[in-house]
Amino acid sequence: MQKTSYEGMQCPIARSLERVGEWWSMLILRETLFGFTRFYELEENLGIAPNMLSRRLNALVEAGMLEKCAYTTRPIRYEYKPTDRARDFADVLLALLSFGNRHFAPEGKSVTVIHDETGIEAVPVMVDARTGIPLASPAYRWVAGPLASQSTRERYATDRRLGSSGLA
Amino acid sequence: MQKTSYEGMQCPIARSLERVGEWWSMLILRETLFGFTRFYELEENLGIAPNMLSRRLNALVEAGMLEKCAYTTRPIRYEYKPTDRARDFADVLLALLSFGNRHFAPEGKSVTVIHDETGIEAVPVMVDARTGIPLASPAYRWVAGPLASQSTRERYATDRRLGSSGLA
DNA sequence: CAGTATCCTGTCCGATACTG
DNA sequence: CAGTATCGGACAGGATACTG
Repeated sequence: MQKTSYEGMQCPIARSLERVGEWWSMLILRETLFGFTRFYELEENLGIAPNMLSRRLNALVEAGMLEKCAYTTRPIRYEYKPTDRARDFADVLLALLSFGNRHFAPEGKSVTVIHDETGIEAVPVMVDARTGIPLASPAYRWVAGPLASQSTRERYATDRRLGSSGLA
Repeated sequence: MQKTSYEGMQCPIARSLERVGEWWSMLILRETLFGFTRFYELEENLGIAPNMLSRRLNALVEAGMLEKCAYTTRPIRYEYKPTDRARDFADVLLALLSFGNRHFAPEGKSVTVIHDETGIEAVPVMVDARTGIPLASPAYRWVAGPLASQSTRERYATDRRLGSSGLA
């Protein structure tokens, strides 16, 4: 996760990773989204060293993912509230959760998402909100816009789809 | 991304990151899903050093994300085909792409996903395939299963939902 | 072309000690 | 409690040279 490796990258995936790609950042974001916003809560829940926590929190504030708010004065104490941008990151966490449950949970799932009313476990999938169709299907194509680099545009000149098994 | 930090972690998100959390791994997976499966293609497309590429490829094979297949003999040459597990990872990449486009694309989006028939840009969202309802909504709850650790179960004893703004 | 071998640097991360 | 300061280790990642 070196600065040099992604500096100037135009790929949106790389850009996302640039801001929140560190290992702890994702887990910190998850905790804050669940309402654990104080230093000691994060420290306890995650078992993270205080210096690392401090560093990551500052980076996340810098990236516009967390907002540093005083929740008490004398002494001054801050909590780290997720911004809209962080809330927007929830889908990434859900995707990772789902993937982990499906593939790296040999002894069973430890955490799942359920429909509150029915209690039935959700089947997470990325879809187009406009059509309801899964994005990882041949009905969807990745395209490079005019702002993409020349090389990127070349690579996306041919059809680039997920979900089509005979792609290669 | 040290081994020590996530060894023995039971959180599915941490588990996912454990296998594919490295910066390059995600981008390599994206390329292979688009059909770029040869060493030189990946080297060119990503601008990655050959030793790093070799290291990451072996790790991804080890993690069951890529399959090493000879595509020619004399001399023996291998390509790295994405497994079903890797295809299952597409949603994570889509989530990262979407997030990056929405929040870290100041000069505009470089790569987007479009509906092939209509050419209309997709609006990616994680939903429950069973109901079509977005998972980052109050209708869904995160719960700890019996296999979660004691501390995890305690943390999820109270309602843990995304999407409810007044959570904290 | 498809890698491997070596060396180097940055930095993530952990452990610990310290301060208001 | 909420951090900061400092130290050290492990490793991702880069650069380069080399082999079949």
